[in-house]
Amino acid sequence: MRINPGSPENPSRQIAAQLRAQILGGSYQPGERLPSIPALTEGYGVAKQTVQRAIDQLRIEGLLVTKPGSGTYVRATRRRLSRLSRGRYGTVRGYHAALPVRYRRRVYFAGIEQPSGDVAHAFGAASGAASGASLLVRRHLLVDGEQPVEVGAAWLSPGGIPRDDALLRAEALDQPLYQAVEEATGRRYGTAADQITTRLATPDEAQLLRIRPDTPVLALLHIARDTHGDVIEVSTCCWPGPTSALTDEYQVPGPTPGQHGELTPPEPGSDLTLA
Amino acid sequence: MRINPGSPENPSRQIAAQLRAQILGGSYQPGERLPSIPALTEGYGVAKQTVQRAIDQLRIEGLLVTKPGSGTYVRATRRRLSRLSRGRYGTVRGYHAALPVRYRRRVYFAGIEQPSGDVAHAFGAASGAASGASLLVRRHLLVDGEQPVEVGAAWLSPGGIPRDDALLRAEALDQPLYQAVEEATGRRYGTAADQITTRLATPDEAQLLRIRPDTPVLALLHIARDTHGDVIEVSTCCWPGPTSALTDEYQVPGPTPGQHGELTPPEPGSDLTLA
DNA sequence: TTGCATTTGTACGTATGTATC
DNA sequence: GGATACATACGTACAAATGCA
Repeated sequence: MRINPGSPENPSRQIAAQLRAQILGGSYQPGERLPSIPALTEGYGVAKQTVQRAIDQLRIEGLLVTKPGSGTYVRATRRRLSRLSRGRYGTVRGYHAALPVRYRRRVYFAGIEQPSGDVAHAFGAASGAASGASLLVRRHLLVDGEQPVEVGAAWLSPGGIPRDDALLRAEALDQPLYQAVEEATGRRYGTAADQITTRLATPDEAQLLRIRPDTPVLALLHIARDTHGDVIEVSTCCWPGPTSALTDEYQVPGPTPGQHGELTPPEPGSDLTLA
Repeated sequence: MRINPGSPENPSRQIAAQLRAQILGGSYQPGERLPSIPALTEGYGVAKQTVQRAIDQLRIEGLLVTKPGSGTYVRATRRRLSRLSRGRYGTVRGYHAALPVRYRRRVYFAGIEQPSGDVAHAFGAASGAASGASLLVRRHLLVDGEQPVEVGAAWLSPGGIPRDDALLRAEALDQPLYQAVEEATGRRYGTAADQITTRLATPDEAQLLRIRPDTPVLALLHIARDTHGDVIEVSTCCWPGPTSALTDEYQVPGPTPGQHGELTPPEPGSDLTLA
């Protein structure tokens, strides 16, 4: 509980490092309350804002949860695993893994909207159509008990979908989305591409996920094309960054060349060749 | 260039939002210099630290680069795309996409080290061996011109690797890593699993990638097992978060069941079913 | 219910250090 | 060396949320 003024590290970083080590080392158990910021301030002999800065860092890292008026608490550090989009199509067509029962999926909106930014670009880039087109969007939330853990939206071209179709109702489907889309439109899914990145949560996402608006999220952009190469669906999905991880499991191709589902390389960029 | 004191948003967030909109809207071009912080401070009529807070936010988001003594500059917003691990094994065994010429891969270390945390757990969890075992590690850096864009490490069990093998030299291999490992050990790669998350850069990573230590990175943990199910390689890789994205492209399984490389579901967690 | 003390969150003004030009 | 610009810290002040008497 002491900072070293001669160190090249800032006092706030030194304090953050010490608290981090104590949390990860088990000195503070998950759910336990840390000393208050004024108490830490006195303990380290620094200004209050210096401690506050360290706390801010650890909160962004996901180690701490701060409750104004109450205190600063250690968060449960276990990471929540989600499967990559590839998994949603299953091993063979039609198979689809069931969710554990404690998860509830809520489709809280279904209707026509103007897509923004990435989604419009994903639709417009391939189809060449007017980028201002309105699309059918289905917004969903995945809840674990009380805690929202995933928020997403699926964007579809409304053309060819019957007016009374289940896709237009704000209810969970009784089958995977892509099967419902295939049934409604008669088009077939052919290929898909995922793009994963990290960014800060938008105000909407922060509110839905009940996280602070300046915390990072893992964001996925999923683009599915039909057998003619036309975009049939664009989906976005995001998770609280520091407490989530995406997983992908697969077989390494055998010596005999076989269909393995790889397509042409993406944009100019680096390859992941861990040599 | 005005803040609204009656708004529920903080002044610093209001300023960040305005600057963000101006940058994304094109009012400030990439590479262009923003007004200095004292100038913005006077323009908004707030304290200097309030503007500094907004600048900090935008820097973490990757929109700005700040150079002490020089100024605040708009960063090129284009995202760099990297392929997921799946791509490294190619469509069929032996095929491997070449890197664009402007990328240089530097293997800056190869030797025996004690793995830490995630890596040891990945090795130990499956093999059940002592978690304190030393491993062969190959550390690499991918450089685009002057800018490092990827830093990673491959961890291998040193047993069964000849003393004069290329894997022990700190040089880039002339073939994909997994092929070299198979040749050196006689073991065959069977399955692999990736895990993607976001976290803050470690001091080492920040220095290698030339980013600030408090910026988020995309981190990948790659676990490869041989045909007997034993862990044969664990690799880590990380990219500057806000300026990178990972891509994965694949075919949706056809109606006839065929080998597609999916394995059993991972841990308890949510499925990515964008219904 | 009311009132008060505690705690977090943010801002202000000032000061100092360091890097760049 | 001097001016400029970013980075951090200090001390103070106030608002909002919480919890308790």
